[in-house]
Amino acid sequence: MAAGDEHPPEDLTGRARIRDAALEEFGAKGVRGATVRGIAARAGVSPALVQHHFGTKDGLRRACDQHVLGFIRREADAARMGDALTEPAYLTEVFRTAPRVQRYLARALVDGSPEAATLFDDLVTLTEPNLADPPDATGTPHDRALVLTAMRLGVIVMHEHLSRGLGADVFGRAAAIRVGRASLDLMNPALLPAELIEQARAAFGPEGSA
Amino acid sequence: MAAGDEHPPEDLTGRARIRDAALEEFGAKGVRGATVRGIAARAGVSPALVQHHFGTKDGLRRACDQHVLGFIRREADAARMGDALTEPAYLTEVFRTAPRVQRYLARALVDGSPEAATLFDDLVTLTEPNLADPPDATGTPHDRALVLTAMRLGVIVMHEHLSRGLGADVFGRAAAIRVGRASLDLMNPALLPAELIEQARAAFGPEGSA
DNA sequence: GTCTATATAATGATAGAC
DNA sequence: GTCTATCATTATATAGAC
Repeated sequence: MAAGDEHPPEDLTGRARIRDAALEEFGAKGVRGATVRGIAARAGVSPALVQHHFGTKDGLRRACDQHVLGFIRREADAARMGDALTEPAYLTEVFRTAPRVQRYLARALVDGSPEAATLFDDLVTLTEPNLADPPDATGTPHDRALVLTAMRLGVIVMHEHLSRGLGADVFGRAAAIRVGRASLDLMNPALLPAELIEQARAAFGPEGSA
Repeated sequence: MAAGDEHPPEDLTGRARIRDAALEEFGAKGVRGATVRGIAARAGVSPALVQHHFGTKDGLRRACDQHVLGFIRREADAARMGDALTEPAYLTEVFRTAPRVQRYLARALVDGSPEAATLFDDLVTLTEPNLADPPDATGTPHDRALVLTAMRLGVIVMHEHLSRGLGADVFGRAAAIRVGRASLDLMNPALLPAELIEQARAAFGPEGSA
């Protein structure tokens, strides 16, 4: 299954439209700030239909959490296999669907959803074995993985301010590359094998390019 | 003026108690999630008194924004005079400040308050001239300052997850030092003069200490 | 400055028809 | 599955006494 496949065929129903609308409203206004009425309006349905499908507002939030968690897990798997990059529609699909998921994730990480906490902890666990110890380290490997995860997710959580400073949406392709380059410049090269750094450098294109 | 001086003498009135309670409620639940009733209860006053002093809930939020902005500006000035407003060392300085203000700031940065946006932009401007260009840079100095600011503030915004991973409150002294060390390990040493790095290393105490 | 009591609006949730 | 209409609760905000 491709990474950008946010919409399994059986999921194109009204229920999915409501969930996508909830993703956007929760992401934009937070769980408490978003209203069932606002979500229903965005999905083009009645408020009662939202309750019919998800029971309560909290049930809808849980469904969003599950969906985002699953999406990001599929994403991570695809990135590992690497074969998804060969699919021509992959990039456009990812860029079309990913912002909604990332904006929701950014809010969920601050709003205190349990699924977001799980995701954070999983990312830390995934990060630690991939970090080399810098020669003159002052902290522990685990603390490094922890702080690095917070920093990387911080870039997503602060997307609004980052986009304002960049003059472009950080979830767009051009701005994402600029953020990638800046991150590469900021990170201690001793943390990664030189070949991986060269690989990243290549992925961001030649210096000075758009 | 000392960094922890959150309460100027003339400010110990009932109005200030309400504002501090609002700082905590807004910080814990977000602007929409917090209620005037909850804030009043925390301050030990009636909900009507909150309205009497601040007019509306949004007026109370603006007062909180102003207070936090002023507090952090005083903080930054004190840090500059004490020559501590240099890169990784500034991180510790930030962690020493009042947790109440930082928790509020963490929320405000995501909730979209205009004052928080101003603060973010100011920090970027303050950061850029203090960063050296790494020898093989792939991005621009401004983008580096932007992303570094997002990462540093990301550590504050994600305090909940960081504290869970550290097993200690990230706003406490011990955890703050661990975060400082990890940040020092993660950052590209080419960004700072070697003497500043040594200075930061000294500030975090000998390796392996608590 | 501070309270009690209340008006008004918004919100989450339900009932029942189609 | 989807709607309209409505209920019950909670929230902000106001009025007026002390």
